[in-house]
Amino acid sequence: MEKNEVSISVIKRLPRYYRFLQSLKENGITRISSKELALRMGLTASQIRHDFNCFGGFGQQGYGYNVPELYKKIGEILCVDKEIKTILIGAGNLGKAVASKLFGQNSGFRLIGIFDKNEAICGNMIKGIPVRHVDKLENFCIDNKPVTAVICIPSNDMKELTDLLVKLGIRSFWNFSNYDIAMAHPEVLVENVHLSDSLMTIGYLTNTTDIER
Amino acid sequence: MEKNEVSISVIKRLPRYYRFLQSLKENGITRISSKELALRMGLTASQIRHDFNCFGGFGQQGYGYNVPELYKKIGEILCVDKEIKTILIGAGNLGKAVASKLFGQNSGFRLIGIFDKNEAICGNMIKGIPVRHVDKLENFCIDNKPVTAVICIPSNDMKELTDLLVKLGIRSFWNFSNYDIAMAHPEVLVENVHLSDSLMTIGYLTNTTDIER
DNA sequence: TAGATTGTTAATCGATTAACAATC
DNA sequence: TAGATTGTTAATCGATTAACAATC
Repeated sequence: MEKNEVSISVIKRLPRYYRFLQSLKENGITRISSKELALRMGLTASQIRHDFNCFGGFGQQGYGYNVPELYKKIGEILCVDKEIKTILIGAGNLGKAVASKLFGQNSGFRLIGIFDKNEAICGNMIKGIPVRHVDKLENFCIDNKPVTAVICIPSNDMKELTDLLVKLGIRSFWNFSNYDIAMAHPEVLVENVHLSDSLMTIGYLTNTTDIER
Repeated sequence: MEKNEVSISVIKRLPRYYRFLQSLKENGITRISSKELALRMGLTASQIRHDFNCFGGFGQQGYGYNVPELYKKIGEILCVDKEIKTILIGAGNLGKAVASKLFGQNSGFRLIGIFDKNEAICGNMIKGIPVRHVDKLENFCIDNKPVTAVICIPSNDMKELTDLLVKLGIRSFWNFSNYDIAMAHPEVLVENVHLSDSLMTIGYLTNTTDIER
């Protein structure tokens, strides 16, 4: 059976489907139609069927979709039960907030090391993991072979750091800095979270949209 | 002169243009062509000209774009010099990290109040602003009339909170929770930052993409 | 002037939506 | 069986890219 190609826009919708199905499941709902799901999620039924169909048919004509089964399947597609070895660079407020996302069941990642250049906080424990000085990064990576790096530091030192991390075998980045890793290293995967861009967007919309108060 | 309509995808690119132009300006570059900018940003020259043209012509045939001027114009479009009165709900690690984004020159916002339900941290100062108990939220809003709320708490209490905030006149949200504010209140503006969705996306890509190590 | 580069329209591409036959 | 709803193809819509006349 020929499937629709999986585009990045479909992939970006999967986590939201996953969250929604989880809450349906928690509420004891065992069955849902694309029409009903569309209504609840603010999408079209057509898009939902189209999206799910990229990965093979999960539904049953005349019935709809089985919620726990669909939830499980999407979890498998997203590889939530994997534990990708991950390091965190930057143990400030943002780093600490982000670290907690890497725990919880089914995050898909396992945090194995935390690094910071601030001597004063080295040795501190975050979620049971000690903050190490960035000087230790190279040997740590050689020994432990992390796959993903989470970047929670300003852009200043990013060039040297990223070059090093890529050389040490890191192949994907969850990047909170404004440094353009993908441009410098097209061979690795990068998911950017540009908080300041997001803030500017809501600023623009707030200023330009007329909403009565 | 008839302009291209300003679509959300164009708006979402503006902050990145702004950042890029800022760094060009800081490096003393006063002039750039769409071709050169495209090369540096990984876009097409055509798209850049098309984007800028939505807001009127900023360039000059045969010359290109004046960097400081273009930077200034985009800043104006993004209203970075406005100071939208803003409150922050949730003073944990994420709240503290996000609060710092609201400062710095040209964020477009002015943080006027911070709220948390944890009594233990009420009274603490963050960037010179005291953390207040959420019980004080209603009176504070009546007195100070904030326009935007930044949401850095889990989704549990979000329904009551959002209903209250909308009732109190908040008309835009920078939302870090998974609660779907836009679905509950279609009349307000919402910019979502779904960190767990972003993490799942990079997880999926890392697991499914073959990159040699 | 000649060369360069924009502004702008037309063509292409891809994503979303509509439609409906298949089938539970 | 009849009704419901999927899977899947075709139509539509919108965004990106290409092309080129305008003009600095």
